[in-house]
Amino acid sequence: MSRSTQREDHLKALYALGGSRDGESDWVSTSQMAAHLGVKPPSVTAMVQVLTELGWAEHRPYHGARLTHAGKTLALSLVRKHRLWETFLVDRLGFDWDEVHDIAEQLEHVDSVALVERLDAFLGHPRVDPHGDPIPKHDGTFHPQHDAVLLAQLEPARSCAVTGVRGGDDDTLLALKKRGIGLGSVLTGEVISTLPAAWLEQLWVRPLAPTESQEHG
Amino acid sequence: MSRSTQREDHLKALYALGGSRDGESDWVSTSQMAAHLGVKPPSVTAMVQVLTELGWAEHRPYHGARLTHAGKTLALSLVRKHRLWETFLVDRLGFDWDEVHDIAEQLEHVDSVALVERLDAFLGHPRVDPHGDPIPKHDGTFHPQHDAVLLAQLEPARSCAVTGVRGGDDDTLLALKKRGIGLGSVLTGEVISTLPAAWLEQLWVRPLAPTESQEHG
DNA sequence: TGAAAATGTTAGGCGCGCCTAAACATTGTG
DNA sequence: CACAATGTTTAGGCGCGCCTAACATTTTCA
Repeated sequence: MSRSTQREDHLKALYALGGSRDGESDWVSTSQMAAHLGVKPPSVTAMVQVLTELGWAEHRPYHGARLTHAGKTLALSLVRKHRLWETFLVDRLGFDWDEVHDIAEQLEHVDSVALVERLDAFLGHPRVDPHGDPIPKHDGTFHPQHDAVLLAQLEPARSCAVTGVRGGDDDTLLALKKRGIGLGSVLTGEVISTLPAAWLEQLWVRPLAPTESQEHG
Repeated sequence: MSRSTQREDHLKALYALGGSRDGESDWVSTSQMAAHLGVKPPSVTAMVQVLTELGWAEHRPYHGARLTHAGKTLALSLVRKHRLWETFLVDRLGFDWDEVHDIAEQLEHVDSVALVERLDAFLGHPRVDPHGDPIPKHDGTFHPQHDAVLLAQLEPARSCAVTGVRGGDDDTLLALKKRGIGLGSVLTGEVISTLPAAWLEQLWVRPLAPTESQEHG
């Protein structure tokens, strides 16, 4: 990996764990980051100090770290790359959506602005990746999201179409695939009641009008 | 960079500098490799010893290193990846042929067999990359070359790239090497007129379009 | 042929990212 | 308010790939 791959991974962890909302990022503990990245806390502390010196994060010892504005911008550009590559892998190369994360993880560290922009154009400027997660625009903003809600928030017995998977680790994705559930899959009230409860907080869905019954998988 | 990127780069250097012909690879000095890779000779010595332990190269101290059969197979898989990515960048993303080398250099280290094979299929199993260099097949062999001609059959003053040596006895190969001529070397009309006449019937070359001037990867 | 020049390897050190162990701060409880 | 439980940082060390400097071998040519 290029010397800065680790920095990028820590930046992404900081974003993933605390930087989602519109305003400021949340403080994230080094332990959380360590668990997320598969390293030990002291390693994170050291790296967070590097990020701080670069102006990408701030660190309150014993309390946590969070992204600066500059750091968030960088993190978003990484998310953008990751999701564009995932889109390429699924839409163009025909991978299943549970196979692409590790590959995209590697591809996202390729350093070339021109490459990202050309890839984006080649894919037709997609707004969401194959998991339904929104793809940040070049300027770090998102396209407005429509009417998706978490499955848990759906009114009982209402049918819906799957629009995304929050978190989306490969195990969950594989389990979904085994049930025949993918982007656009229609879930009826009956089907929903048979799903693992954990999924209620993970699946983004779009409520369907009663007439919109037949769709694809 | 992933822990093995450096190994791969040294392997590629070994292939690029000495491993071109069908039979055995040539011995390559550590200084040559160092210059090629932009590092100092002692670093190459150390890495060559690692490659030797892995069974990918053999090292005769003070004389040089060369690829084993296994090492050559690996090197060819790297060349394959590199050229497939270059093809993608030029044919699908619309890059110019001189912009893609550095990007492909990064992409080729992405580790996924499935990715390479799907990319190959997506591109329609191309036989040559945008520079006209042949793309090794999955098994490490090349498609038979079509447009190669003997140097003697080349139209006067036309530039060409060397694609092979007929006969290829050691004396001739050594003489070629001393002139800096190897597989892929570009010969201009001027240079050709200085070569021994005997070589005109020995060198297989691929005519180049007038714009193709520089060496490539 | 044999000394000087050129080339290659070994020795020792450095930065980076990671680790474990130990010291330290913060939080919650008696 | 002291102290235990928990979580975080500092200290010190390791492997890897790179460097420079010193040493060894090969090549050149007087």
